[in-house]
Amino acid sequence: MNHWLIKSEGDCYSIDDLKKDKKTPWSGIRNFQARNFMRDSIKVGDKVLFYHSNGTKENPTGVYGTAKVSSKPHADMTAFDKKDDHYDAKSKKENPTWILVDVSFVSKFKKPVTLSQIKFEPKLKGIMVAQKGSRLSIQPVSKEHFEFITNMGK
DNA sequence: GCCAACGTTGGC
DNA sequence: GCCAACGTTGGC
Repeated sequence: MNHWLIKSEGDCYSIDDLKKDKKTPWSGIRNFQARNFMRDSIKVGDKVLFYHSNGTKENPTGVYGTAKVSSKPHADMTAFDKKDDHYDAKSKKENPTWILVDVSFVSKFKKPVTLSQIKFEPKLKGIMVAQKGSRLSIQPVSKEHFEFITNMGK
């Protein structure tokens, strides 16, 4: 069992959207490192922190809830759709470039655990998301960090 | 809106 | 295979 942090722009696809949908394919990832995590490392049942990037004063950047992985890797269909923002002519249906997993809603935090809290907390020292220039949209998180953040959000 | 950090592309 | 140019991410 592994733990992960996945980023979404809060005004693009939020934890509330996931709560409403219950389950969603984590589409639109166009970064090879993140793709490789979904293809090779992420397993059904893995736990995920749901992070909102590009926050505002009202909805600050941070972790807003948790989710779990609910499918094996499969093709990202948005790459085949010419009208989609994430269309990629190089990705073929018989050999898709872009692979994703489905994630299911688990919980929404009472209060978000903001990035500034995460940076301030000594127990979370070294967590990838708090490091400068950490743009990776899917990141591994240690079990300890996952549980600590989950407890902060209760 | 700015800008630093990073990933990708393409010329050589 | 190097590296400059460009595009994107994301915190502030």
